[in-house]
Amino acid sequence: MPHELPKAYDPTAIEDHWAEYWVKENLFAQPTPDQNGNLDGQSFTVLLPPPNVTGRLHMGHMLNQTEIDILIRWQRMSGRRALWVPGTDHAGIATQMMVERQVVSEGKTRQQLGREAFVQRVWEWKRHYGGAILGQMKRLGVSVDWSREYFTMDEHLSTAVREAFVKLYEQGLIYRDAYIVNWCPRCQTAISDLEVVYDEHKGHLWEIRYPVIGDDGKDTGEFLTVATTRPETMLGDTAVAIHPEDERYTHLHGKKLRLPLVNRAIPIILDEWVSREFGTGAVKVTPAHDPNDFALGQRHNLPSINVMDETAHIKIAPGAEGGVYAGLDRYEARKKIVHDLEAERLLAGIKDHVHNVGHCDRCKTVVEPRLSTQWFVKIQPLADKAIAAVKEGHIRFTPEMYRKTYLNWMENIYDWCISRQLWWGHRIPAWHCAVCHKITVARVDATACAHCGSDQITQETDVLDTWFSSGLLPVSVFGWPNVTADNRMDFDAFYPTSLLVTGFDILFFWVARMIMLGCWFSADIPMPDGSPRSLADSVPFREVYIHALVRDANREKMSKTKGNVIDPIEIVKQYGTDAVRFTLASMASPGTDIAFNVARTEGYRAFANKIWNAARFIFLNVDKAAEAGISVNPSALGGMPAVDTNASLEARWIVAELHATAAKVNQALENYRFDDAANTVYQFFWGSFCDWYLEIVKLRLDFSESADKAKTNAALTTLVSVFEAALRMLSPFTPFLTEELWHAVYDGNPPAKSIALTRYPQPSPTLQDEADLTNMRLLQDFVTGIRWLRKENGVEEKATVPVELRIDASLKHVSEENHEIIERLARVSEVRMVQTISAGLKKHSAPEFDIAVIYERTIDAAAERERLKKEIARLEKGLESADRQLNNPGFIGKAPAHVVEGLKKQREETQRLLDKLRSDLDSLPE
RNA sequence: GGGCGGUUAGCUCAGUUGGUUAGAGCGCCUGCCUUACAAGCAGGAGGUCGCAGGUUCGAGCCCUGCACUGCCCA
Repeated sequence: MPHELPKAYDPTAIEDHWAEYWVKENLFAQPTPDQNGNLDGQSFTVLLPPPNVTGRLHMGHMLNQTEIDILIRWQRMSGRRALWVPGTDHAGIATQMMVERQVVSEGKTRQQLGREAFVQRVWEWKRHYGGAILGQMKRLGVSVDWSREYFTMDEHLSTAVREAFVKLYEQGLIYRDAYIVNWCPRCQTAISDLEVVYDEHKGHLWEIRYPVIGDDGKDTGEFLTVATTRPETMLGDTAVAIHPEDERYTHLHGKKLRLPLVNRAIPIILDEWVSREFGTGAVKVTPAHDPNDFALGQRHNLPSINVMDETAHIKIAPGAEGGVYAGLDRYEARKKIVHDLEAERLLAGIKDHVHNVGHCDRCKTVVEPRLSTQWFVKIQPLADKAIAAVKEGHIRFTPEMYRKTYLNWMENIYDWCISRQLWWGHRIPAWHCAVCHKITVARVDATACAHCGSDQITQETDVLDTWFSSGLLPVSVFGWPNVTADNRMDFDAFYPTSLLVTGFDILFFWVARMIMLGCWFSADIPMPDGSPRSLADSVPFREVYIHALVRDANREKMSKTKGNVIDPIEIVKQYGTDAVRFTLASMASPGTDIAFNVARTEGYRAFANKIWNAARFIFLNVDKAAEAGISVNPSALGGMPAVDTNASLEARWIVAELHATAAKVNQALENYRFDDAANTVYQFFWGSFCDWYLEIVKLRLDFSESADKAKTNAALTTLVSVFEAALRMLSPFTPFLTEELWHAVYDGNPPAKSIALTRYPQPSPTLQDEADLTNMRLLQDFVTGIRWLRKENGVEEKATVPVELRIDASLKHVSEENHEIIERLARVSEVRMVQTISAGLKKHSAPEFDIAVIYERTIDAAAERERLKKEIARLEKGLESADRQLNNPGFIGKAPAHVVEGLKKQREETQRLLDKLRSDLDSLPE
């Protein structure tokens, strides 16, 4: 059956089909090994960093997924038990905000709906719109195991969350306490330190005079001036702090102040933390509204007065001192307070001041530090393990510098605030007793207080930080906490996972938490043979590869407001998935951001088209061969092509190149060098296979009656088998195109359901013959030399011309045996072997040969002189530097032998060529 | 304020433990519709490797300082 392919590659015509086929055929499922399953052979397991269930695919996802997909396809084809687990994250705040907006647009609030109804709404929303991103992933053709798809609020994963919480509580590692936390007044919840982003703001520094009062409580007429960026918090001041050695204020030690507007007496305290240089050297202390002040308050036993509610409005009883500000928003209060201070002549000055202001990562509202009761994880014991795991080398980071970043953070870690005042998420399994006021924490919903037995209990309203559940994923997706004697095959087969690929932005949010929680909880699970689990086998993954950011072509961060966001799906539709994947892979040098440029993608679309057309050419000849009764033996396909010693030079050469390329690509992927790997296959396919091999092989595809069928068959077999192997080598990078063409190679009868299930090319060093490579290089030199001479001499493209070749006797056979190749590739009518190139012909010279095109055209002596001079100068420079080194006893004595030998050989060749060019220059007519 | 990167061709980037005369893609210039491919083919131009010192027989690579620039943490 003849192959019919359109002239130009159209990705849209094939990609949807294969994307659906891979999902439908469940090709990448990695089922649980059965109880007596054989666990021989290595697993290669990766968890997809779960995108938010509300998410849409962006370039960062596509980079992440392309990298994982390349590795997992490569590992699968290399014989590993490859598993890639997909899923989505319930993303507490993000999802709640989304549905809240929807509810508001219907004229209601979530409070009006009530908690239960609202949560139901979110579930409905999730069912209808959630997981759109998974559909997009399917379109990208990622080779995940869809049968294992999870959602972080699935029943099983929720059980794991509850188990983790209860266990930590029982171990005394979860506590509840009043603490200063970052509070988002819009989301009305506490957020962790990591969820606060700082931004430089131009603000003011207000200087306020606090009256000093005497023992009688009356103003002494003296003032202490404090500086603050947030005057509204003064309502909650409980002290003013100065540095103990600040001589300006020594006389005020032990004195009290009258807090303006509120008229409360507050002490002056001494603390070395106070900076004498900042502001006036006196700082107001508001323990309930500033983390530093909170610490001061703890040290000095100060009371904390919370003056704001959840929405950052002033909360003071209207009758009380300062009650006039009650109900005002924090910024209105600031205005009024400044105004009132001014009226009382207590405002000493206003200075411009640039400072960092914290914003909610989600909604960008300015965060208000606030004293509130929250749940915390006492993190140090977990961090200790997580530090040891990395320090002892059980987890390796690539690029390595992230190891330092990680350790630095881990070694300075704070307790983790895990409670969120949200409705969407895992509700904290704790019950408060109305009778004894104690807390009951339980795996199963409590019905009575564990302490007094009362049934007057209510469940904690807070939910857990989203990262608490995603931090457990490496253990929970493989069955924890239900890993029992008869239910542990998944865990044994796939934990620890092999690799985590993710962005640096969630190094602390997610990677660090997984390491802490993974090491902590898996340690209790014995190894398959019953022995205790070491730290080395407790880690959630053995390797972490961290990639950078995808920016736009001008290196700007992509953002909606700038309007420079590239939608991967759009660009995929335009250029094809393979071209976009290849762009990302080829630019993914470890540690550098990717400036995504569609010019590159256009180039890789051209590459896809190149592959497509190479296939067309090959199929055309396979069909012609079939007509002539010649066909390729299928047993030649599927492995690594080999050739025997009497095969033609180009066949031996391309096979050697294929093996060398396979070696380089395997090596590059081993080291996460996606860029090297991609560039290497690109260079092989385009630069070697298409540019040289295909052009030469045209000579051998002679299907006429008179032709030597055995030779034609050998050429055709090499051609098809190298191409088929190249497709397999390319397939992790360009899965769609190679799947299509691979099926076409087998003409509808492939040996497997997918190219993804075949074997990745494995190099053999014995098939990389040095002589073949150098002989081919020589041949290529002839051809490019002649092409250059043709151009220089102004020979028309179509014309064929005779050439003169002078060559060292030892290499004569190369040109003689392969003269057809020279003739075909350089449009030469005849290669005349000569002792000396005829006078007056322009030459292309190399150390071991000279070549000239015979063409009736006088040399432009002046231009030729310039060219030769330039070339001579270049060679002289090289000779000089070589001599300098070779005459240096230090170099001869200390440099390794192969370097010295190499340099000597090169010096000799340079000298030879230089002599020739000098004599050519001398013999040029004036 | 503390820490970590980066600076190589017009642009985006490689350059493996220091070792022979620094590479790729895109862009640019010139010529070709050569029956796989004009999304192509062929030829060509283009770099004192941020600056200044130092170590070494030898530095794009190691050390010191400076300049510019990006990121993380406080």
